[in-house]
Parts: sequence; structure tokens; C-alpha cells
Amino acid sequence: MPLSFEILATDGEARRGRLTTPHGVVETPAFMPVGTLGAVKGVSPQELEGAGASILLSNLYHLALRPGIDTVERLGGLHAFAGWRRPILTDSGGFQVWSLGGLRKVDADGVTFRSHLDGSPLRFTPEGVVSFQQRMGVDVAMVLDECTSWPVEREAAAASWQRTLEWARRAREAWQGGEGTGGLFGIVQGSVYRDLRERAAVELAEIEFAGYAIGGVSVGEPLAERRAVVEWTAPLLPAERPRYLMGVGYPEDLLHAVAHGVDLFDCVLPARNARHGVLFTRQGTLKIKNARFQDDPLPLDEACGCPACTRTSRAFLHHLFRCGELTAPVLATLHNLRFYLDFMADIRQAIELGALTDSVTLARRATGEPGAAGGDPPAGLDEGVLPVTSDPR
RNA sequence: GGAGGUGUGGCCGAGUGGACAAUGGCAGCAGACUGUAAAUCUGCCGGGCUUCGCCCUACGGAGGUUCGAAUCCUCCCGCCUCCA
Repeated sequence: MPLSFEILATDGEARRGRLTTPHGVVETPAFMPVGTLGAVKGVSPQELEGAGASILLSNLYHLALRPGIDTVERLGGLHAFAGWRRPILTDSGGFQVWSLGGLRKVDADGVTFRSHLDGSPLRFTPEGVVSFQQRMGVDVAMVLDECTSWPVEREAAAASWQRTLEWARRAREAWQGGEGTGGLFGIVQGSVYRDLRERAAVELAEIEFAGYAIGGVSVGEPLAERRAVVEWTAPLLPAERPRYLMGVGYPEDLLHAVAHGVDLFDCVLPARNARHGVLFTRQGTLKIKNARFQDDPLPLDEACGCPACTRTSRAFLHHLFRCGELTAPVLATLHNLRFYLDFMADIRQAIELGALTDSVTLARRATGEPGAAGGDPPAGLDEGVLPVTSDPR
């Protein structure tokens, strides 16, 4: 398969890898910013590169509705269309099976969506989804899966997995290999049931994919369940292929998953939270719209090199948000993505040094615990910060 | 000078006898967000308390009618429009 993955170093279960794709190299563990419609909301491709993104995630369902696969293909593929020169991974629409739960019908052969835009029908089959993604010329395509909701009865989860597995076989069958074609990833489901997850991982591993993803998490399950799913599943996926934890998550989640052998991540959180005024820093999250930042002269994060941090203050970001300026979510998004991407770079370095598992600094930084950056925390920071430490149950 | 209209909580603006501490929106104060139907959504938003309830103060001001008034009457004040 013209997608190669090599492991450069390990540290416990953690892997420092390199994924080579038709559009370039992705150093792993890596975080993929989410650009559902071809762009991260509010950010230009150049800016995204500047923040350090090496691979962009986009979404087949959304692009198929607008502008349509034909259009993307006619305009030279997704890279040319979107002006993004580095690798692209597209999600298959499997997540929309869950997130648009009221607008689709799943049958043995595929999924029929009713467009969330105008109600028109859109039919996805395992083969069709592979074809759509190949026509757009993406580097990594995802198989069509059924992202199970949570909670779900064990029987339903098992039946759903049977279907997703069958779809995976069909998708693999439909995949057209060759030069410059990128690769196809399979997706494990099985909800929060250990034996289902383990069986699913083993069954999926029997099919040769360019990479293997853990799906079906971040759908409302408690933190402990999500962690457990990663711990059960990741070790059973082929060690020589990249492992991708879909839709996760908070920095703490990423660190945990890397420590259990996961290589790739994507999540809307840094971008969405940025638009909503919640900023990640080495000292915890800042709800920059809160009144207490109106006179705060410090940068968002003194150790950050993003456009906002290098030139402006918390007070300025607060002001921009308060005034509804477009620049506010733009700068905030660049900052949060930079934070995530820097965090991943530090994780990679820690693995190379064999220092991941006992890196107190990284752990603190993941949770936003004061002291992570080595200095005294600036005034006016959240104390508890990341909600991941408390089980929402 | 004459005629008509209007004055409501920080702002705009509903309400025209009881279900009104008073619809909405904005502003303000917080919270949520995990393979993006999200520049979204939720809560609070006169004061106090023993806060699934009670008390106080409030719909320009003063007085009155009424069991009961933001709502009706009288006078006063401010603003708007038209006619002189």
C-alpha cells in the first residue's frame, strides 16, 4: 500500500512514528485539526501550516452535500480545491450516522442520509464511500462505519459491529491501490464492552488496512469508559500500522492514548472551544470572555508562539470577543491549534528521549495543572481547569 | 397657543383592571462543548430572606377610583408629531 509507516522510537507502549503519504510526511503521534468542509473554521491554509499542522481532517458527508464530489474532483481534488498542500484524511460519514441520528437510516447495505441542509437523500455504501474519497484524492480514507451511540445495549452494539465489519471488508475490497493513492483505514467499534472491543480489534486486524482507527468514543460516555476502550483496543491493533483514536479529545486524553500506543488524533475541541472563547494554555484553560480578563496585560500563554500570544494580551482577546470581532475566533483558533500541535511535538520529543511515561511536565501540561511551564502561574487562572478529571457520571 | 400621541426594569420594547417583579431582544454574569447541523447552546439577570416559597420596592411624579391599578380618572412634569 502506498502509505508507509515506520516506527522510529518507542517508550513503553508509546510510539514515535512517521507516516509517509502522497502529500507528505506526518510525524506521529500527531493531532489532525478538523476542517470539516475543507478548512478549519476561521483559518486559512497558510495560517494552519504556520500553526504547525501536518495533516488536515475533512469530512466526506459534508463535502458530498456541498459542493459535491463531482465538483471537488473537477476542481482538481480536495488538495487543489482547498489550497491545502499537506496530507488530508477524510472521515467517511460514519460519525454523522451518530451525530445526525435523526436524519439517517442504516441498513445492511449502507446508510441513507437525509441532508441536514435541505432534506434530500444521500446514499452511502461502503464501496461508494471509498470511491468518493479516492476521487477527491485524499491521502487517508476512512471506511464507512456505524458510530454507535452511548449508551447502547450490548446486543445492539454487537449487531452493529457485525455490520461495520462487513462494511470494512467490502470497503477494503473496493479500494483501488496504486501509486499516489494514499491508504484506507479500518475502524473498530464495539461501544464500551470489553469483549466486543477485543473481538472487533482482532477481526478488523485480519483485514489488511493501511491503518486502524478506534471509533465510537467521545459520544457521551464517561471518561473512565473511554480510557478503558483505548486500553483494551489499541494493543490488539497491528503494531506496524498507525493507530488512530477518532474524535479525541482533551490534552490529557491524548497523552493517555499515546501512552497506550495511539498515533493519530483529531478533535473539534480546540477549534470549537476557541470560537467559544475557551483557550488552552500551559496553565489551564482561560475563559477569555470572563470579566476578570478585561485588564489582564499578559499573553494568553507566555510560552506560546502563536500570533495572538506573540503580540497581544488576554485583555485584547477579551475585548475582541466582547465586541464580536471576527478576529477574536480567528486568533483564538490559531492559538488553541498551536497549543495542541506544540503539545504533540513535545510528546514526540519525550518519546524519543524515553521520557514520556514519567514526564511530570507533560502530564501537568495536559491537565493544565499550575507549574507545568516551570514558573509561577499567572494570576487569574482557572483552578480545576480540565473537566476530564471528574467523571461526569 | 391648538390638536393628537407618548413616558415600562442598564438600553430597546411588549403588556392596557386581577393569572405581573412584568413577554421579547440587547447588554451584563456564569456554564457547556470531544471522527463540527455549533461564530452555537444553557442558566442567571430589581432588592432581601429560612429561595420549589415569602417579604420589600417598582411601569415619569403626586393624588384618586377599585376588594385589586403598569393598565381607569385628575393634576403636574418630560418628550414626539401636526396645525397656527
